[in-house]
Amino acid sequence: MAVKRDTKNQILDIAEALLQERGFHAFSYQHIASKLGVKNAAIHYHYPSKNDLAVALVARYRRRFSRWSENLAKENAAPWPCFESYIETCRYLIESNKICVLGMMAAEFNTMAEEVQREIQLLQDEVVSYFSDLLKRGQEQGEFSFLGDAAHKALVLTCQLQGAMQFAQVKGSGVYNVVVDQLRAELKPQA
Amino acid sequence: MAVKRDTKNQILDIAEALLQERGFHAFSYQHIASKLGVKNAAIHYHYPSKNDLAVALVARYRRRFSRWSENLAKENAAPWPCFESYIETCRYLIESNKICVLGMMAAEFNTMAEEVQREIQLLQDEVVSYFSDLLKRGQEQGEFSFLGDAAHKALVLTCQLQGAMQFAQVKGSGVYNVVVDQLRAELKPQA
DNA sequence: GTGACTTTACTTACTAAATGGTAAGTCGTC
DNA sequence: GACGACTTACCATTTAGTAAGTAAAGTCAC
Repeated sequence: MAVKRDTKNQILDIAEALLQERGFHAFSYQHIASKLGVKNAAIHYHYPSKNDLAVALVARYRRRFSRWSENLAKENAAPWPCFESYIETCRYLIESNKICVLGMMAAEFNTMAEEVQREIQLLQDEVVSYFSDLLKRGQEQGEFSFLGDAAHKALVLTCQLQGAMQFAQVKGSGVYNVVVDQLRAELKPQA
Repeated sequence: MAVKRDTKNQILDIAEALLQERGFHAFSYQHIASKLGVKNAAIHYHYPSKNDLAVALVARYRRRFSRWSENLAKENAAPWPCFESYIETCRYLIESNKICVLGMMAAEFNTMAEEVQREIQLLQDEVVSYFSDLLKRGQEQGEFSFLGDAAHKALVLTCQLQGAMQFAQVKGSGVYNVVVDQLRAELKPQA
């Protein structure tokens, strides 16, 4: 029974990995099909056009991020562990030669259909507002210290991490460690 | 006489614009050819393979950045104007629906040939070390204030700006203004 | 300077492979 | 026997890339 609906998700798994490693225009239905051990047309059966694939991919990524951040909220996790949790998730991506879906889609934004663009915008909003909430909470609890508005700082933070993941592809994961160390130092109170 | 050697450069101009707007795998020789009003094979005459094009493109971009930063150094420009000059250059890119060559190539890094990857690495080194020098100089003159090593802060700054350009594509140039304002505030002494 | 050549900057006319996509058929399960 | 999940067998288009030809400009012996 798990085998049935799974193909549709497995396609997204493979497509997501390919997107994060290579970018949307650098993989094809053939790549997915051969990795899944299935024929080209099977992919089209589940996602008629590559556009449909893109929409589903970003939408699922967005839902996953939603659930992830909601779980952290329910656990009432402290600000620093929340921060470190995100950092670790990104580190895992880097070590698999991947970057964030958001970062890749932002770079390729102009080439995506409107429907996909809207999904990307929603994803960006969610990631930034996750950090916005986290920063606000951390500031109130005296755990974080930063200049200006939490929403603005959240945007900067998101840009920074996206950039760090991309630069880590270019020069290795050491880049990521440097950036994250600097981030931590700057967020710590009494600096 | 300017017409002669110019085609080779015009190809790079068009390819660079397409790269910055769409990414390396989302434009073809046909796109360049039709924009230049020339046939497909003419592009192959100057750049036999797309790989050659990529190498030449990044190398030229790198040379241009070198000259740009050397000129600023010769003028002995003050730290803040140097900083603002870079900010303005990026703003111009955003307004033409483009992102930095470095940011795009970083996102697509895994799909590029080794030769191109080396050029991208060199470009990244140059950009980061430009900021590293600038930050150091600014700090010594009491114009900038930041935590930790200038080289580390430079890396962070570069990530931030690359990310900001990409996010500006997604949600408009307002994003860029917010990020840049925050960056300015954080760099100002006596915060 | 003229004729003979080479070189440069292309065009025309291809090719093989890959791309996204479709229509019709198969096959096991409810 | 209807439906879901495919496969087989296509298709038009686009892709990077090549080979051969051409027109104009440059080079150079004489």
